[in-house]
Amino acid sequence: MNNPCGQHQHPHRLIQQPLDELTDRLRRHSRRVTGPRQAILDVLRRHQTPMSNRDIHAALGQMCDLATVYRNLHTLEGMGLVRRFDLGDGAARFELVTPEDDGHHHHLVCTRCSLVVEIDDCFPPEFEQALAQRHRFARISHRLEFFGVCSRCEAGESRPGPVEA
Amino acid sequence: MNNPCGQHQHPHRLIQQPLDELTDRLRRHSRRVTGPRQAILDVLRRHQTPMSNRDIHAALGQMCDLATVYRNLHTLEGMGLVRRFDLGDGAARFELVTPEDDGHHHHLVCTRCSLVVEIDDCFPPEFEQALAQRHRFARISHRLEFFGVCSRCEAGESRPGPVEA
DNA sequence: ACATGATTGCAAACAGGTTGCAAGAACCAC
DNA sequence: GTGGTTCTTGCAACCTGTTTGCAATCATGT
Ligand SMILES: [Mn+2]
Ligand SMILES: [Mn+2]
Ligand SMILES: [Zn+2]
Ligand SMILES: [Zn+2]
Repeated sequence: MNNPCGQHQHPHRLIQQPLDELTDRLRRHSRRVTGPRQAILDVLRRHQTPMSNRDIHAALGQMCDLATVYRNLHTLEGMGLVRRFDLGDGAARFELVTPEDDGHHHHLVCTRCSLVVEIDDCFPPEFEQALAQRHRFARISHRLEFFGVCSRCEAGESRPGPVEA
Repeated sequence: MNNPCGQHQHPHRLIQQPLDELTDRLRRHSRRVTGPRQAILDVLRRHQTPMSNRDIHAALGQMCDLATVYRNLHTLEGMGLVRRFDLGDGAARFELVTPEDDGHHHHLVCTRCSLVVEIDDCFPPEFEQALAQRHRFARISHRLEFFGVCSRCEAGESRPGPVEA
């Protein structure tokens, strides 16, 4: 296994982008800088693990309707400002993405307490290329998530709700 | 990348288990051999790619209620007769599993026509082990699916419905 | 300040999936 | 075979995550 991003060794998502930079990106895409949008971006930039629409809406505290959160994340995803992840429970999760980085990475999820650990490693791109060639697929990509039981849960103290394996 | 199952080189899922063997497995788990169950198992054994509840129900043709399909797939999964897969669209898919094999494998999905290709390769288990140790997770496993555009779709003739990337 | 179109709140609609309940089988024992 | 016990099924209601139509509101360029 290697690190797919040769540019830098540190985890991308720990870099906290300034809010202004984010709203600038909105303007550049001729999107309006509204209260909900700033708030959503602000919530996302201070979280390092992916958040669900519900998570974000809760963190916003009655700032806007849940539908607005859904709509905005969809918009932000289309603009490449956030990336969508699927951690196996039915809900989509989102993480902020920096302009230099496409945000491709993986997660290790505790199936008992839903703790999420960020994983930067990935298998070498050659493998994916080989698959693509062998099956004549173009524009190939992948989704990879790990599941297990975190040390705290394994030790006994399960807490919140579980997730599927 | 290697083949995780050193036992045999051929794709597991191409082996078509006899229906009697499957119903025997039901009996051994003290489950009743009902019409819907036999029909579901029979549909699954003649498909090599994962099927959704809806797929199965459709293939059954008014043999039983959709809720019955859901309930049975859940039961069969609990018994280890089928394995659940998540191909990124909102619907769960299932494949028959042989007694010797846990059915762990991956898929390559066309994001345009939803064509599914079975993939037997996987990364070496050492990588997963290392992750587990590094983050002190127990009972670690993973889910990995590939996405791309199949040659036919790339050539132009898109057909049915798309899937997310 | 105004005009205009993007954005929002709200409620209704969807989609996959689950569940309570009464009727209908399997299966086991006679 | 007959009968009973227990598991299954059909049906409809329900649940959760997500989308959408529509009228009201607001951000932005002039
Ligand atoms: Mn992440
Ligand atoms: Mn498969
Ligand atoms: Zn945990
Ligand atoms: Zn295709």
